[in-house]
Amino acid sequence: MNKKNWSSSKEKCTLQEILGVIGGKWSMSIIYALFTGKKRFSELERLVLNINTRMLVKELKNMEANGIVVREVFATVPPTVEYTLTTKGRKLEPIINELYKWGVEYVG
Amino acid sequence: MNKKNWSSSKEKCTLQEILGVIGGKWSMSIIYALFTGKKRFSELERLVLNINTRMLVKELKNMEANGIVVREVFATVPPTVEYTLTTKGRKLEPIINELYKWGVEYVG
DNA sequence: CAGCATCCGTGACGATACTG
DNA sequence: CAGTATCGTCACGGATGCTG
Repeated sequence: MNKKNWSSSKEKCTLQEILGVIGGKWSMSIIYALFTGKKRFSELERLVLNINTRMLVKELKNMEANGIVVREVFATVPPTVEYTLTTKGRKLEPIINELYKWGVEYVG
Repeated sequence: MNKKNWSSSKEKCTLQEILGVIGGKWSMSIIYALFTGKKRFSELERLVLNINTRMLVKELKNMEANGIVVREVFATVPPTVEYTLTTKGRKLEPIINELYKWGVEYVG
């Protein structure tokens, strides 16, 4: 997942490592969309503007592997899959909201 | 500027746009290093682990263009250049600190 | 509906050598 | 010291089409 073998001996968590988890181009947007509750795959695809299927799948897998979202499959026809934030993921809510506010004020 | 007129300045400020400003691989690490005060180019190169000259220059230019850092040149021999956070940049301090705390608790 | 497979271009990134 | 210049690589990301 990561290009470099950072902390084989280090214990400290670097910003680089953190960004490896939520620093992807679409991660925060997906998390942001999930703040309002669980979402189906197609809903996320619609809510996260300009993302495409491949990227959404990729990011969701990455986030699931990192314990930020939970994936629930329902054996319906047609199939239903729902994504929810974990506690770990929900703790990002104030941070992302603050970042967003910063952006609204300073970026435009 | 308040939240009230954030629709008048520009219609949409997306997370994507915000991340275009501070979402670079090294941006946050550089900002983080600048929290403790102004730094010379070589200091940043040393403080931001694993960054190289080209990337540091690139990110600093981007951040300067976005009003996050200020670049000061001193006509000394050898030349001295110092970088400082603007108000806009310093407002990121609590956000990045929170993100860092989140990472320490959840990423490792 | 959900999401995998495939092709493919762009550009991000790194290493290094060089300059005022 | 503080950058430029140059080159090469590869991962990211976009656009499909296909399947259970």
